[in-house]
Amino acid sequence: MSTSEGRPRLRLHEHPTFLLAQLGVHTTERFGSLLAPLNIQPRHVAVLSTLLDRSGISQQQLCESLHIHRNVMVGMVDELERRGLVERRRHPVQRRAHALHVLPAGAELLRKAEEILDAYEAELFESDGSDVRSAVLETLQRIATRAGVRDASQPECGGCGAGEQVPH
Amino acid sequence: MSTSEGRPRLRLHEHPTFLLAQLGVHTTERFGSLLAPLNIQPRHVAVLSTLLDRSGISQQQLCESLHIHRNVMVGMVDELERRGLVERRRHPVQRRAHALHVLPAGAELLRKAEEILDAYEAELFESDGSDVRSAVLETLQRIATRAGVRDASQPECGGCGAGEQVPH
DNA sequence: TATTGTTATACTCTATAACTATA
DNA sequence: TATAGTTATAGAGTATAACAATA
Repeated sequence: MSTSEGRPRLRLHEHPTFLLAQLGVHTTERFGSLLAPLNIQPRHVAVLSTLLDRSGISQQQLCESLHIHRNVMVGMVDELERRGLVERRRHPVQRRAHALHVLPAGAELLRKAEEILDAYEAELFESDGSDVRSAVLETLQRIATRAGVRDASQPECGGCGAGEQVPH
Repeated sequence: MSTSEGRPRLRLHEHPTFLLAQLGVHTTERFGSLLAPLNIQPRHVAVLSTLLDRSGISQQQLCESLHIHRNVMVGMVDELERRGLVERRRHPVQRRAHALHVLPAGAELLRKAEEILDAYEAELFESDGSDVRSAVLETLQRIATRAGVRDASQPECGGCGAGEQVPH
C-alpha cells in the first residue's frame, strides 16, 4: 500500500520489459519474412555466422553459444548439411565430437542474408546517424549484460533470434 | 560482391536485431520467473493492465490491443474469470459482445505484479539515473514505431510479453 | 562416471477451421 | 453477409528421457 495513490500506473509501453518483448518478437518475425526468399530462418543465420567466425568448433560449443539445445541442433545441422551449406568433419582431437565447417555455398548464403539484415537495420534506424545507432547498440548491450545475458562483447556469446529455450 | 572484402563481418551482438530478440526472450523469461509466486504470466499482467485502463472493453478489442488471437484469449479470460480476477458482464450496447471488468482481487494481484515489475526494471537499470532510463525508453519506443509496431504512444497499443502471434 | 551426439516420445502451444448467436 | 465469441482438431515446436560411442 506504499504506492497505491501517489503515482499513476504506467501503461505497458512505458515498461521496457514489455517493449523489449514486443520488439524482439517483431524484429525476429520481420527479419524472418525478409529471409524467406533464401529459404532460411534467423536461427540459421546465427549458426552460419558463428561457424564462420569460429570454424571447426563442435556442436556442443555451438549449442552453448546460441543457447540452443543439443537435440534441436542435431536437426538444424542435419538440414544445413543436407543443403550443402555446412559440413561435419572429424574432430582433430576429440573423436566423439564433430568439427563443423561452413562450405562455400553456406558462406555465400550468409553473405546474402547479411545484406538483407543490414538493409533491414538501416530501415530500423532510418535517418539516424551512425552515432545514434552506436549509442543504441551500446545501450542494448549494456542492458543485456545487466539482464544476465552473457557478456555481449565476448565472441562466444550469440543470439539466435528465435527464442528457443534450453530445457533444464 | 559489393562488400565482400571492404568491411569486416559483424558479430551477432553487433546487430540490434539479434540483441533485441535475445533481450526480449530473456526479460520475458526472467519477469515470468519473478511472477511465479503469484501464479500468473507476463501476458496476464498485460491483460489486467489493459482492462484496468480501459474497463468494459470487449474481448475483441482486448485481442487487437495485445495482438493475441481470439481463440487464445477465450482460454485466458476463462482462467482469469475462474480465479475471480476478471468478470464478463453484459455489454451495454452490443449484445453479442462481453464487457470485461477487473474485479478487486484482480486489481490487487496486478498491483503486486507491478511491484515485481518495477523492482525488476530497477535492477535492469541499476545505477542509471531516471534521465538515462527515460532516454532508453524513448529510443525503444521510437524503434518500435519505426519497426511497424503500432504507435507506442497510443493507449490501445499494448505488448503481451509472450510472443504470441496472430494467425493469418 | 561424464561427455558428445543422436533418437524417440510426450507435451505445450498455436494455426486453422467450423460452429452459435447476434447484427 | 459480417461480427463476437466459442470449440475442436491438427500441426509445429520443444522438453524429457534414453541410448550409443567415446573419454
